[in-house]
Amino acid sequence: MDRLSQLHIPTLRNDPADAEAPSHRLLVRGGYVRQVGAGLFSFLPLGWRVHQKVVQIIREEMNAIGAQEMLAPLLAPAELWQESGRYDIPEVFGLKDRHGRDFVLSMTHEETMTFHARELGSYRQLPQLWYHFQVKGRDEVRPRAGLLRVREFVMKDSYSFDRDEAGLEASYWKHAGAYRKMFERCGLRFYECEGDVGLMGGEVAHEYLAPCPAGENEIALCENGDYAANVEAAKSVPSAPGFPERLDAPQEVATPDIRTIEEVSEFLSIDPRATAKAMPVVGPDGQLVLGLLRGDHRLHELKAAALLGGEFRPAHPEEIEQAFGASGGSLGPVGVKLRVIADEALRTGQFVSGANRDGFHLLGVEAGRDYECEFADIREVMDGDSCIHCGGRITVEPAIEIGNIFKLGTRYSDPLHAVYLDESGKEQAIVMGCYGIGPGRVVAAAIEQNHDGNKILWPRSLAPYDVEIVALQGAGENLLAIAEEIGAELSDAGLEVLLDDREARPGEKFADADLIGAPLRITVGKKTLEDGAVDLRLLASGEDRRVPAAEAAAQAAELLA
RNA sequence: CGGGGCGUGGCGCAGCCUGGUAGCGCGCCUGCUUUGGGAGCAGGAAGUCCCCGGUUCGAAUCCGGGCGCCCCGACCA
Repeated sequence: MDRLSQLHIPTLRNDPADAEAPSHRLLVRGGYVRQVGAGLFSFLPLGWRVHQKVVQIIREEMNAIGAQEMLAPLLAPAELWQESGRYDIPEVFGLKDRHGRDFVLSMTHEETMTFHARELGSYRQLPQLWYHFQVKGRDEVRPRAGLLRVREFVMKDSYSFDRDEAGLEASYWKHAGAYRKMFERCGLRFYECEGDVGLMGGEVAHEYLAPCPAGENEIALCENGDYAANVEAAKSVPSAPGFPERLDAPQEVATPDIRTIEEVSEFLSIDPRATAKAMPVVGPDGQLVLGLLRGDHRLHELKAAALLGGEFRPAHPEEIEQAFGASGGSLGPVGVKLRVIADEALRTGQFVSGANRDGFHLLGVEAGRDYECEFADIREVMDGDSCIHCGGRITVEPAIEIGNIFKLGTRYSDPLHAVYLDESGKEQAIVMGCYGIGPGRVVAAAIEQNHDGNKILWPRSLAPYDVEIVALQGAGENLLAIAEEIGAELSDAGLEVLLDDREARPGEKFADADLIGAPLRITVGKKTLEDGAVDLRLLASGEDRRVPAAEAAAQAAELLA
């Protein structure tokens, strides 16, 4: 049993000025964390208790799939990262020692773990599954939202070493299973989505996304629960436009001073979904390309970049004028001598597009008949689309990535030469996977998903304490002794108990209890003690149950069971 | 890196435009009263006004430069 009078839990009466996201606000107000610099946080004792609960859940599930816990150093010699080719990633924190030797603060530990995997010489020693909880350093472009995006954080990262793809497949899906269990145990609402391979490099990846308003990813969800994907990779069926009457050939109409899709659709009384917008861009090869999207859709930059073979930029007004003979608001695909990439949504139907003549648009423009193009998926999934599996309605929600799993293949074992000898004595590259989770993000996501403004409604598994006993001092008789007795009983029953034994006013104690968020609160005060009773309250429901003091511990245990 | 905002006791802020005594609320310390949702009275401690330079008799305030932090757009656990 911990006594609040002796702990360092610096709760704040006001919201800190620099915190906006609910998790950030509540973590600072509740005395869980303090910011040291941009993206740099200390976990104070209360916050560390919660963090360690997450860590322990992860540890148990990792051990359950046969993973071995170890610890690799945070610093790594630069050469190792030069060998893997990651040394030049801008997010890598580099530093020198006193002799001028270069090091990096590892942002993940593929290099170091692969270094150790070089000691695996034989197929007899495979597979292996190693993990550690270690600090990662990242020179983030922009830290934000408290714990959601920081420059230094603890990560559980594990690495699998297999002799072939089949082995990797098994290791990979073992992790997927373990991850689902962990996040369920942490009380999170989450989705396993196919993801982008990103910075780590590799083949296949899934990411675990927890919906929350402060999240910085977007997740597309089917209302029937059979589809969830990061918007970066999501596919969907667009909603159907209401087309006007079919025309045998495009028909030019004057649209004076009409430039945007909204203006066009309003001026012509036409469904914006029955319009096409032209987006001239300059690809990595310097060539002008015309991207064509349905009026209500947004260009998906990653998809487009992949198609164009790299970064692209919008064309400048002079380039547009030269190529189209018209300016931005009146462009269309008809008659242009450029590579035209049209989104799949434009494959069938007749659309309104710019006429390549300022102040005019064309009605009834049809792909194939009126212009030539290649079709591709270059649009972003949006609210109101339909699920590709069941046709259900798709919604797009913000979410935070709390974990991911990657099939690395030989991305690291090749350059770092981590090989083994197979049965025939032939040298083979070890096939690897890597798997990460940020406990700090799990903590933040749990709050984002479970709070009511002033209360943190911790899932039982993450709450820093199971029970908080609020002793309302007041008259100062043997009230504290009774509170301690109840606490001792609960402790003996295996519960984690916090006793607020401070000399403070009731309102202050209740407010702090809301922030500390123990699922069960027991109030011991003069008012009820006159009848020999105390109040039990489940924080989430807010209802008090008055019970005789002697039965408090038993009833509490029952309520929490 | 671009755009916007902020920097004054532990926390939240005013003062700055129009230079001259550093202020308010909360918190903290002492005493008395109070005690079921952030109390009352009395007394008290605590601030290089982000930093450097300039203007001035005099700078929190005006000018120049720098730094830090937050928020909005391209990356990730």
